Amino acid sequence: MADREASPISQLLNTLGITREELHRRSDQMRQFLTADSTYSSRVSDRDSSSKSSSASLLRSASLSTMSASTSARSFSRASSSSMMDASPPPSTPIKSEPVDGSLPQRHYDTMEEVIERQRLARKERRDRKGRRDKEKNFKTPRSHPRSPSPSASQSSAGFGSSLGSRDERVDDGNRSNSSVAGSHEEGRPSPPPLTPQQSKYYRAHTASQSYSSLVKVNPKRESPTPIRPQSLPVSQPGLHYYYAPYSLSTLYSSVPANDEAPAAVELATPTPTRIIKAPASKSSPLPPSSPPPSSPVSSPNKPIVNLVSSPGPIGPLPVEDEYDGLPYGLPPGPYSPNKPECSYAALLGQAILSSPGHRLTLQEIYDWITIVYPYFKRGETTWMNSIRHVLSTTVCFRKVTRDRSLGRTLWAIWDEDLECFKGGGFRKQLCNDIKVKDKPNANGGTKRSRKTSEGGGAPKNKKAKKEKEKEKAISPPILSAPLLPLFPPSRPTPHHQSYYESCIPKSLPSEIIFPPLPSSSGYRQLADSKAAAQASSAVAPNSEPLQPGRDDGDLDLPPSGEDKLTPPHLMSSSASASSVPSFLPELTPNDSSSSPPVSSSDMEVDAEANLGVTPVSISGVDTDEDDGGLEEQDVFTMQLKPVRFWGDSDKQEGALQPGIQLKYIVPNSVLATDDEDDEDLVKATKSKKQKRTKDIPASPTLGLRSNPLKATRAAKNTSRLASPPVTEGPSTPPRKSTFGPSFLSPIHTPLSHRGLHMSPSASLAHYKSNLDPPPCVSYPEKTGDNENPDEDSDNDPRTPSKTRSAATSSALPVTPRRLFSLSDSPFRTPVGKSSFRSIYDPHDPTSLLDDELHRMGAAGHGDSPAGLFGKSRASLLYDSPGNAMGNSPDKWQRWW
DNA sequence: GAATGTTTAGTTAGTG
DNA sequence: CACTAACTAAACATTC
Repeated sequence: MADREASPISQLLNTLGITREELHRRSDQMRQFLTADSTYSSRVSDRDSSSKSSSASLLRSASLSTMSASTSARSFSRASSSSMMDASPPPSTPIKSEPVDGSLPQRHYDTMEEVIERQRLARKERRDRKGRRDKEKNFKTPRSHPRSPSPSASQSSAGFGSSLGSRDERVDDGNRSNSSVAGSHEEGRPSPPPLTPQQSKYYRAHTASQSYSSLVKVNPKRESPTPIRPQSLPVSQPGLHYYYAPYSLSTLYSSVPANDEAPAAVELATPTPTRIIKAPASKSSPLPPSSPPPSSPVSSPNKPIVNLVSSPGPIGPLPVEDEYDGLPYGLPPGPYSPNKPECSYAALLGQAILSSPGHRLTLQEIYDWITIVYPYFKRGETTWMNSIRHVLSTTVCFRKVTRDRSLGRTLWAIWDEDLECFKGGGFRKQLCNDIKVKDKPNANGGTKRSRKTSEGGGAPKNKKAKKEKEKEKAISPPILSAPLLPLFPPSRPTPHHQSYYESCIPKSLPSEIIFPPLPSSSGYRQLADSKAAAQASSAVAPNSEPLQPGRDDGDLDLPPSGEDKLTPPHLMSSSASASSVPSFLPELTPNDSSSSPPVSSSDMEVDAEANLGVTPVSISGVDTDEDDGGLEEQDVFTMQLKPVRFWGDSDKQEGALQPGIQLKYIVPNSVLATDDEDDEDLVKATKSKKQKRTKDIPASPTLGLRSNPLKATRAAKNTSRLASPPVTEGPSTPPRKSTFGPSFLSPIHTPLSHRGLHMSPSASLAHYKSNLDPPPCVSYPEKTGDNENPDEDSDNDPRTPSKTRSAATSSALPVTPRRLFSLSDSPFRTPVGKSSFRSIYDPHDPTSLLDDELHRMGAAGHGDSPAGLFGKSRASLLYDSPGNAMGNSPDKWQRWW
């Protein structure tokens, strides 16, 4: 390549009679142009990768040669990066290179023109497609069952796919196609044909009908919530959109790791940037009736971004936030496919919950999220809603967090410990700590009903044991964990939002990994951690980079963080999400293993801009992961925060990455590996209140257990629906326990923490679910150790509100156990109210400290924020920030992601 | 009464 | 064929 680049470029330029400067200029123009027409761009990117590639290649080459990374370069950079990636990864679009070589001379101009034409075509196609889709939708009625796995998936793809045509298509395809290579995981289930009729059986008529109608509008009921997919765009956009989140996540993780396909790495990045907005705690869906939100995300400014080519220049504004204001969760970018997601309900729940900064949402919010992101599900439909509730109730990983009534209904949270279960946007029970535990003890074989099983199996005693263990762990956590763990739990409000990815970060990973990725949120945590981490890191990994300040910085960067402090969580969240790039970084987190492509987190650099959120952010990183199939090389990823793509596809899509934010990170191989640890404990007990159960706690929290391979496989399969079985990840365990980790704050916790003690109305069910565990420990500083019984604890606690029970529950605080910790933190820190939470924080909290710093930094200018970190890498990377639109979308998801 | 949550029962499908 | 996972349905209970 080098050869080409150097000479060819100059040749081309000469031929064209253009100077580099001009070239840049032109590229900028192009970009803008494209940006304007997002759809077009997206399409172009997808489809015409060739064209794009050609243009890009030119630019790229130019940029490379020049090294000038002017903004113009960005787009290119993306391309280039992709190209690079491509090289490694098979799948990546072949196209790129070709164009360049082939038609060099002529094309130059052509490219622009072509692009334009393409745009036109794209638009037309879009329109056409739209029309088709609508029609199709009508026809399609029943969706395949989610479960029915494959079929549905395919369906989506198929349905649209066909129409869409573009390779992007759904993630599924994406996976396959993209990673076509990869397909390994999913391949198993190729995407089947789109809808399976049979399934209809399960689905009620209404479902079908609704689906159709969905486009139109949602349901009567209140929910404004779902605005329905925002855009029809989706349609137009070929593949990309469609599966955003789920796929993306899954894809990313799963595919990546498994496959070597380098692309995966890229994908990771993509995780969606969700924007998080924070909503108040309100129960009801925050969504405005108008529900711009949905659309906005996608459609709005950014969407276009999607691709490519153009990068985004300056997209600037983040309109989004406004639109979404109030949303307590982040939404993945991109158009939302109306097709039924392949993911299981549990996966959807995980995506939804993890999209929130605090990793917790009310049922209502969950519904909203789902309806927005997966227009397939309409409000008012009983089936899926019932199923959702069912899953929430029966799945151990979904912890019920009771809170003051005044605050609203209970929150459903995912603890950090369980993040692994949701890696990749999918859901794997096996990874659930509780389940793991169970398995060991009872050997129940993780069953579905975790809860039940748990109940049955677990003995209450375990709780104590667990707690103790937890304590112990906290005390002597492995180094590994330390860094990763988020120290501070984000309260709900917290913006960080590190996606669960962050949380997922392998403990083992040295700080490096940790770093930047965790954006803001992480930042906090990390800060806290950082200290510890530093130690750890030093100890642990020499890896690539020692904890450099830089990294840390990165963490710190978290622009948002500053915000956090200042702003109320919600605000923060939104802003944060949006603005803070970092937040999304987390997603990147690689998990361990291979799979998690996300890896990323590690050395990522984030553009200052990105951090700011304002401008497009690009983050670039290089991944060295093993994941990729052992790519020893470093892979460069770009992540877009916002852009549409989902998570998944990215691979090929460079385009996908494109824009928004590109992240590059490098992850040392070494880093990736992690072990698990699971431990965790917690247990939840289910409670059935009255009846049966006592809650059981899994006996041994011990770590090791993780899923059995067998199970894993199965799980993978099962989960597959999601698409990707994240499998590999095993290693990455979430931080949970990290030593420090214990940070209390895991997002999860937060809520509870906020609440502090009070909360729980009924101790029973909710209580257990939510509390089960550790929380108690955490909650009380002193007690932390003790509380075996939450209830008791509560009683003991003076603090506890009057209600004994409730108190107990409160004690139970959902917080993840790990947090415990310590020392530092006062349990209290958690904010009470969403809004207020901050106030509550302890001064001592690292979080606070971080915030302050962030603030300062922010004030100064994001620019650098973390910058330091990135600066270096970036340069090396060549990336420019894309400016893409999304710039901000900080969120990311977390995720999802 | 509606929204939530919890449970139980039954179906389908994949896997060993 | 047995298991298990994922879903669907529905009955019940609780809360607002």
